[in-house]
Amino acid sequence: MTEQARGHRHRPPAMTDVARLAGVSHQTVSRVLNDHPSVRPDTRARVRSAIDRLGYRPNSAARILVTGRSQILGVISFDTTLYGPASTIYGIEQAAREAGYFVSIASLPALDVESVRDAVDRLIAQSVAGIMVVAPLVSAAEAVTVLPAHLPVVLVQGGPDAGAPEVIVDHESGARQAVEHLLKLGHRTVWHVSGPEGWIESMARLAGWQAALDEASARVPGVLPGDWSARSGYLAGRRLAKLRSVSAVFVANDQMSLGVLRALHEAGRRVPEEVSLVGFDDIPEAAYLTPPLTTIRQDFAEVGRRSLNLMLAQLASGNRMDSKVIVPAQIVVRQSTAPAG
Amino acid sequence: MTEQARGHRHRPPAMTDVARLAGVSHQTVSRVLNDHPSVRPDTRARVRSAIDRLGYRPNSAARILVTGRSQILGVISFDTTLYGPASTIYGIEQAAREAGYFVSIASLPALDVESVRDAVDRLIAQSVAGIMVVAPLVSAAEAVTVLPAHLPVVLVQGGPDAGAPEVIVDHESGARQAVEHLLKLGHRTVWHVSGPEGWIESMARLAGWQAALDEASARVPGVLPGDWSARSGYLAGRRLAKLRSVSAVFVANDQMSLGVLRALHEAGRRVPEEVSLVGFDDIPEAAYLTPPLTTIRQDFAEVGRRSLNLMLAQLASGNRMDSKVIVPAQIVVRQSTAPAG
DNA sequence: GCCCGGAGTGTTAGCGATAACATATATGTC
DNA sequence: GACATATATGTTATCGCTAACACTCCGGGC
Repeated sequence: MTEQARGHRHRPPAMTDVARLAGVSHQTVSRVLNDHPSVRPDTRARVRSAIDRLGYRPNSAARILVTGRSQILGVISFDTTLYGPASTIYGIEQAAREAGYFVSIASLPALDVESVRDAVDRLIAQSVAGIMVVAPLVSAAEAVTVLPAHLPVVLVQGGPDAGAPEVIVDHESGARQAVEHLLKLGHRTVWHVSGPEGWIESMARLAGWQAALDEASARVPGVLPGDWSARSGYLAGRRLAKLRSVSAVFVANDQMSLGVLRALHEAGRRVPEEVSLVGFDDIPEAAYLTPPLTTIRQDFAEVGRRSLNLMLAQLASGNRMDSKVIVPAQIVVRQSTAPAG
Repeated sequence: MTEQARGHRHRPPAMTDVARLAGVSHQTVSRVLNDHPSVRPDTRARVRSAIDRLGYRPNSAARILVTGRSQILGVISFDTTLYGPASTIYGIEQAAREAGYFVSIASLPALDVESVRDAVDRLIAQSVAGIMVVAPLVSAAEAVTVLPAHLPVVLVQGGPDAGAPEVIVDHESGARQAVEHLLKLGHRTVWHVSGPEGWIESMARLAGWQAALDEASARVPGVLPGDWSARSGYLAGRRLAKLRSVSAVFVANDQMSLGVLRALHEAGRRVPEEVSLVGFDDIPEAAYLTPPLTTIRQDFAEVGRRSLNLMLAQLASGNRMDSKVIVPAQIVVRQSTAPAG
């Protein structure tokens, strides 16, 4: 049991306490902690043992004050209850822990520039070492313009030409795969239930869908707008069910697909016999829907890890680079798609 | 545009810079920032305007160093990709922002005491003002034993008699409601697909299920263990489908219910005509499953808000209280349950 | 007129770490 | 053996803030 745990002292042990016990100066303790080479092995051992005995933990506030840099990474996010952002942030957090960084979350109460500016300010006041923006919104790209130039940033699912390092999933390619898969099955065209306006993913998936239809010279039907929720998918599904010509639908995420499935089922339109359906994300539930959902898989955790690596690279190099990492999306064919009847 | 934004100086403005511009001492600036009463209104105004003009932001590291307390709350969590924890943390974060606190996340890489201890240590090194444990695991209750006695804690979904303030959902009552609903529909007994071992929610829901059956003198069938995932629900569902006597099932969460639904459908057992199903959580998708799922609603965001309030109360009072907030759970009847045929 | 107390402000001393410089003590070169 | 050169350690200043105390006014009670 450590001294601290015994509770003999009110003040937690500081570096000087360790130094006194080890019979060295506090600076030597500092050197041991920071792996400075010029410390004799036996001195190092003595300091280490004093640290253990006292249960000493460096005071990060003091370190931040003098160095000006913390081991904290700020994460700006919008809605962390959504599966995608939640998984990505989880990936970031895990990779950050391994790299010795903390993650401080700042979620946006609204989607305006003011909120972004406020979140950035709050994080800067915490002396974060860098900021990661996990708000896949067009407006979030503005965060970059609000940031001090020297502060490392990574845009996770950032927009096109955001002017900052970013990690993006190839939504457009994913959407194309969905459409091409459906066209190959003989469907004349593919309808689309989109994500909400302002989201980068919505736009990229929409663009991919449209491009794929154009290339195949297929008719481009009107878009049914959704908001990522199962409920909005259900509403879109009800409209689709009434249109007898609909034989294939590409839905911008799996939750909405679930709602579409429900609506089609209610209307007596069988999937995949009458209507084929492709979702996006491959959430863990997708394989267990009725019928199991053909969808576009993206690896959210990988996005998180890569984003963190990009951040670490910037922190190490000291300057903001302009790289762009693209994470692939891959179709997973299940039973919600079938040849056109 | 502020001085800082113009980038004239390398060092961001400090309190002394503000003081110089306002023609006062840095201490007066400090008084203004901390709303100390004895500052003349005109002095206060002068300081405020200097702060604005310089774009001054107090350095939190310096403040933490001298006060020993930060405006950071540590949140220990296990798997933040699960809907429940993600929503709860979101609720915490939003309430924390409104109260002027930051949230720093420390997720556990594993479920052992070592990980908990490490997470706690990491948060303490950050000088967090308090720790909230959003890891509804029996082992997480041990976090309390690892904590310094003076540090405020809130256990979110903590175990029974954890010896710390906690906010819990009344899982047991929720489970009883599920079982009673099914028994009232004429089912002779109710099967149960449980959550993973070690989770407090699993145990409480299991206990409620068993108690309700006991009270009704109904036979208590063997438990089918799951792990919260749709996949595990599917596997349990396959086993249930083979047992012709099964007419009612209470599943410990909605994701697993989805898997059970899939398995029953595959086996040709109709829900709710042949088998009634009740889930738990009321995730946003529950109402759009086929059939819409009868489930037990709990308000995760409310749990987060209440937890934060409990934390704030402790921070204000200065000592660890021993309150226990219970958030109700309420059955939502949809179409996955029907009278026993 | 004197003393007291409070309002308003300034001065000084830390908080606990790192950085920069200073000081020993070994190591090698000629 | 003298001197430059590493290696290993100590000393001092500093980061930006708050706490504690000191000081100056000013009005009221005697």
